[in-house]
Parts: sequence; structure tokens; C-alpha cells
Amino acid sequence: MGERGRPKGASGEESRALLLEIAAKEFAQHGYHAAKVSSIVKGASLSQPTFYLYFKNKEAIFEELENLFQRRIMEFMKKSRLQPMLEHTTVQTRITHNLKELFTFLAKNPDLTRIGFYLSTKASAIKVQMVEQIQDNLDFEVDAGYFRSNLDTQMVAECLVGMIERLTFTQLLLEKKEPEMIANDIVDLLLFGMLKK
Amino acid sequence: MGERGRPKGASGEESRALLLEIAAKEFAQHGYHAAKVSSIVKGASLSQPTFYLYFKNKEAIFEELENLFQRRIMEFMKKSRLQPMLEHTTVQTRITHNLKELFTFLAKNPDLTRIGFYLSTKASAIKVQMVEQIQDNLDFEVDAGYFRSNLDTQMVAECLVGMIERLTFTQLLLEKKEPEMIANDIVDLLLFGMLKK
Amino acid sequence: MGERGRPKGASGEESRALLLEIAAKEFAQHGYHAAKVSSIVKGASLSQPTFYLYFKNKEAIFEELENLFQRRIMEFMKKSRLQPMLEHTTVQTRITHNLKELFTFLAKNPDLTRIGFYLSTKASAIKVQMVEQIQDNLDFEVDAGYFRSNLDTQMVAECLVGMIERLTFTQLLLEKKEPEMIANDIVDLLLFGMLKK
Amino acid sequence: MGERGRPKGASGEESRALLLEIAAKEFAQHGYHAAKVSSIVKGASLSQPTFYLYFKNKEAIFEELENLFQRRIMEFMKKSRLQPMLEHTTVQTRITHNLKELFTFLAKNPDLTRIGFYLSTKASAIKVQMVEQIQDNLDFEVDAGYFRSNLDTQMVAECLVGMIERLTFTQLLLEKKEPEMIANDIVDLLLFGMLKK
DNA sequence: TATGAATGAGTGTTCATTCAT
DNA sequence: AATGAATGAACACTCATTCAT
Repeated sequence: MGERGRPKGASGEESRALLLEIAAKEFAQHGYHAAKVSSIVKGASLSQPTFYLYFKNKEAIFEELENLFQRRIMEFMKKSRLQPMLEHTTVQTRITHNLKELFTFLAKNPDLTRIGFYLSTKASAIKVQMVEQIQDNLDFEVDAGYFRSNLDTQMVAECLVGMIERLTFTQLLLEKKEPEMIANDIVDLLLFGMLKK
Repeated sequence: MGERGRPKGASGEESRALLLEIAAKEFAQHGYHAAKVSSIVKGASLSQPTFYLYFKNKEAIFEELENLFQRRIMEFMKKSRLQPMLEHTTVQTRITHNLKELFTFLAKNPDLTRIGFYLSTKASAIKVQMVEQIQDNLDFEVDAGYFRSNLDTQMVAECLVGMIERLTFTQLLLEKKEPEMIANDIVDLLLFGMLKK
Repeated sequence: MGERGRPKGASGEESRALLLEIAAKEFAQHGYHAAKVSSIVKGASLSQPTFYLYFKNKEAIFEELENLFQRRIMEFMKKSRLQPMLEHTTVQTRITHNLKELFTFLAKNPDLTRIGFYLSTKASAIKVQMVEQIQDNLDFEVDAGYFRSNLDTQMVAECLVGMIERLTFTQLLLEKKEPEMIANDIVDLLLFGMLKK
Repeated sequence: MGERGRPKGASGEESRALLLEIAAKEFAQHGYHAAKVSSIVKGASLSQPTFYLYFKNKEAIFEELENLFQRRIMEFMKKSRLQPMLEHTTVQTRITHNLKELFTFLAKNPDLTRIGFYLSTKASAIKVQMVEQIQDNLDFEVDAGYFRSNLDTQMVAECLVGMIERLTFTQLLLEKKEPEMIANDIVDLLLFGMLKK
């Protein structure tokens, strides 16, 4: 007693980050309610009180993960938007490229993706934002004459998000297809449709 | 207090059906874990033991709802499949018709749909089955020369299911669009693509 | 409605007797608390309310079984007592005979025996009564000069009851030995002891 | 209210031991099913969750008590066995001594004894082990010529266990007789029998 | 004589969370 | 920075028992 000794576990930031990481896995695997604080701390080899040193409560850590995803994906969407349309690039290559980057990002954060796309109460808000971003892009491109003008761009954006969601879970996160392939497939279908020329 | 409710000796089948109905609502609203048996029986003006008269446990009633949805939607998919291609019908009208019927069915069972599409552990299995059904149809139609032959039909089916899912939750169940409109929009996009002719 | 029809299940007495019988089995098998009214009525192919037609509650049927056993065994003990010591009979044969009859009775009512010996709150009272009966007999026989006079008859009676109990459960009810054999063994040991002559 | 109880952070082992102790009392008094976890923790001035900190469930703590008794009594039986027959000791004194020790042990652990002898599912197994131990001893002593050779040692062992059981509950645990007296009485009866010399 | 339908009262168990160190 | 010990609050589930017919 009295003697201070070195702190047991590394820096506080490290513990915090570790908890976030493990929590993401737990939530992704079991959903919000079935995820247990006790499991999270066990996974991080920490005690339950320590958890509350870094997060107000279970909801708080979940929200932090939600926000993390939201921030990152929104950043991502904006970045995509700003990419200037280079001279020699076709719409097709540009969209394909953007989608590929998006899928790459999602594939790198599978747990966060599951949280942000499925579990979060904000999930719908997040997707609504995505839809809006995409619709903006499309509107611009329709104006620019790249697409037919009678296109219901919101509808297309919705559909695209639906496709992204589904393919993310059935192909991307199950590692059945690479980001690039998925992006190509989507764009091919969306641009040219199913009919014979 | 004071309000009497049904007489004690109502028909057992009625109570059971009522419980199923309320349970669907509860699960749809809060998810499996957050749904409480106590809420369900309260909603049905019954006591907890009565619940266990009709269902082995919470899991059992959930499974029953899962199965109900699965059975109905599979029935539905098969029926669609068997509809003969009438002489003067185009593929477009036929597919549109089927989608419209599907959305009509989903709109009529919003709680069940939320369960079967989102909550169920079987959700992915169900959707896999849907994808397979659709792919079958598409393969047939590609063979019949209705679509371009280089179509990755599985991919298309996946995309379609993704779109159905998303539009179901953002448009249909929120009553922003009618089944028919959604069906039209999807088919228009999928068949003709986004490009100008 | 209105029309009376024949009663569904035989005479009331029969149902009652059946319930008692099944209940004895249930109690014997699982003990008082773990025995379920629902199991008992199921075993009798009756409904739960019917149970309460014949017995006030679970405790009541148990008590009835307790009393049944107590009455029968006490009857039995008294009968043994009154048997006159016939001229040419030795104490040994008489005691052996009595024990044999007792074991025969117990073997015929295994469930009741388990209840009256183990489960009943009255079990100890019942056994105390047995001890007293036996002690009475012994006192008489010591007086008559059949046994050594420094015998602590209560102690012997206690021991005898202990032996009866144990052998009932380990030999008799498991059908490893016949009443007669057990009686012989006990008497041989008790009368002559373990030492060599 | 008002009474403070132990500080929150008592030693875990203490709490655990306390729970075991109180549980033994509860089980001994009411039997397995009627014993309530809530009573146990109340008796220990702890809360229900604390119970589950130390024991997986109600069954687990009961089993631990069963095992505790079994282990101790078996240890005891073995120890008795190994005691060498000293030169000047008669069989009688040796057996009496062993029995006295046994009763002393049982008297010191009345709750455990009730559990291990009556309540446990293992109760019969435990007693079977006792019978075997005793029979072993007897066989040895018969061989050594201490007892008459036509003795059915298993039967004697069974009888002895029955007597031990009964006298434990009616004399020892009710504090009517001391271990030594009981041991003496048993041995006197068993060795010499009831007849006059 | 009998029961389909229902429930009050409880019981074991779990979880997120906190205190004292 | 970290934790051993503890708990309030809730939840799923069961059982003996009763009402209305």
C-alpha cells in the first residue's frame, strides 16, 4: 500500500481503443442488446469498472462506434463528390472507381459496417445521407447530359444504396468478390440495363 | 381497472392468434431481445402464464413468426414463377406485375416483413432463397432471348433483392409510394439502364 | 347443451382412486415439491380442475396418502402385537414371522412406503410409533425372560427400525431379497450377535 | 434498514463460505426444492446476483455440498480402515472407537449430514460406499477369527448403516445421546445379540 | 362428472452498473 | 490506471389454483 508501481495496463488511450475495437466485434456479432459489457471487457482482458472509466455506459460506446462510422463514411462520400471529372474519364469509370473505393473502405471495417448499416438506430439516417449525396451527384450528371433526363434520381439513389447494402453483406464481407468486381457489376447493370442492345 | 376485457373462456385459438399478432408488432418494433413477453401479453390483455399455454417460450413464438413469413413468401415466389407467359404480355409487364404483387404482399404484412427481412436469423437464408428463385426466372428468360446473354444473373438477382429490401423499408412501409409505382420504377431502371438511348 | 349425457369418465370414486394411485407414484418418484399436479392429472388422463373436485389441494392429497400409510402400518403393528404366543413357538420364529409380514406389506405398497418412510413430515412420527410398539413387545419379552435383562429396549427398537428402513429400500423395494430372507437375516443377527459361540 | 452489514468489499472467499454454510442450513431444513436462493442470500445478508458470482446456479451449490460431505465421510471411512489393530485392543473397543469418531464427525456437521444422508441424489451411492467399506472391514475381521464365520457380512454392513442413519437422526442430531453412548449401544447389541448368555 | 381457458404469486437467473480501494 | 466485490432492476418461465361452462 502506498507504493505506486507502474500502471498495470499500458496507456489509457490504448485500453480505450482496445475496448472500442472489441466492442465493435461484439456488437457486430450479436447486436446491441445481446452484446454484453462483460464479454467486451473479458475480450479486452480488463475489468468491468475499467469499462466505465472510458465510457459512460453501454449506449455511449455504441454511439461512439455509430458516429465513427458515420463520420468516416460521410467524409468518404464528400471526397468522392469533389473529385473533379477529369477530361478523359468516362462517367462509367468514374462511378466505378468511386464504388470500388467505397467497397474497399467497407471491407476494411467489417464490424463498423455491420453496426452502421444494420444495427444502428442511425442506420437509416446514415443511409438517407448516402442517398442524398448520391442523388446530388446523379442530378449533376443528368444535367451534364450523361444520363437520360427522365431519370428519377432519388429512386436510383435508393436502389443503388440497396444494392450496395446487399452486396456488401453477401459478397464483400463474406469475401466472395473483390471491391472492384462488385463495383463493375453494379455499374454495368445500372448503366446499360438488362435488355439486349 | 373496470374494463372487463374478453370473458375468461374465449376461444383458445383466438388468444393464440392475438398473441402472434401482437408479438409480431413487438418484435418488429424492438427486435428480438428488447421485445418483452410481458409487453406482448399486456398488449393482448392476457397474463404471462397464458402466453406459455400457447408457446413453449419466447424463442418459439419468434420462430413461428419467422416460419410464417418464410412459408408465405416462398409460396408467393413459387406462384409467381408458375404464371405462364401469356401471348401478348411482354417480359416487362410480367416482371412488373410480379413485383407489384410482392410489394402488395409485403405491405400487407409490415411486421412480419420486418421480422423476416431484418430480425430473423433465417433472414439471410430467406433472402438466399429469394435470390435463387429470381435467378432461376432470369436464367429462363435469358435463354428465351429476352435479356442480353452476358448477364450475370446471380448478380442481378442479388441486386434486385437489395433494391426490394431497401425500397420496402424506405418507401413501401413508410407509405411513401404504392406497390405499383415502386415496381414500375425498379423495372424501368433495371431493364433500360440509366443511359440515354 | 342442456342434454346431460353420460358422465365422461366412469364413477367419481374411480377417478378419485386413480388420482390417489398416480399421485403416490409421482410423490414417491420426485418428492413432494417436485411432484406436479399437472403430471398427476396427465397420468390419470384427467384435467386439472377435476383434481380439485376430489382434493382440496396438493397438500390434501399428500396428507391423505400419508394417513393411509400410517393407518395401515399401525393396524399392522397392532395386529402383530396381539398374536398370542403359541405354545410351541419360539420367540425367534414369532419375531421372524412378524417381520416377514411387515416386509410383505411394505413390498406390496412401494410408493406408499416411500412416502410414509421418507417423504412425509409425519415420517418421524410414524417411525416413533413403530419404535414404541416394538419396544412394548420387547419389554414384554424381556420380562418373560426371553432376552437378557440388561437390554436397552428402546435402543434396540430404534436399531431395528433403522435396519428395517434401510433393508426396505436397498433390498426389498429393489427386489434383491424376499421378505422372508430379510426377516431371517435380521433376527439371526439381532438374537445371536456377531461373535462366535 | 440502518443496519450496515459487512462492508461491500469483504473477502470473496468469506462470502462464498458464508453462502455455503447458510445454504447447507436451508437445504437441510427445507429440502432441495423448497430451499430458496432468495432465503440463502438473505441469510447471508447478500444480494441475489452475488450468489451467482460464486455459484453457477442453485444446483451447483447443492452439488458442492453433496460432494463436500461425500469427500469428508469417505476420507473418514478410509482413515478408520487403516488404523492398525493394536496389540491389546479388542475388536470391540476398536469398532466402538471408530463408530464414536464417526458420530462425532456427523454431529459436528448436522446440516451436511442431513444433506448427504437424506437429500442428496447421491445419498444412496454414498451409503453404498459406506456399506462396502464396512463390509471390507468385517470380512477382514471374520477371516481373522474375530466373528463367527457364517456371517453375511454385507447384510451386517447394511444393517449397521441403517442403524447409524436412524440413530444419527433420532439421537445424535437431536442431542439425546452422545457419540460414545450410541457407539457403545450399537456395538453391544451387534456383538452379543439379545439373548441371555 | 368434467374441462378449456386463464391467472396470482412466485423463483431462478442475468445484466448493466457502482462503491471502495 | 485499474479492480474485487457487490447490487437494483428486470426478465423468462412455472406452478398450484380457479372461473365459467
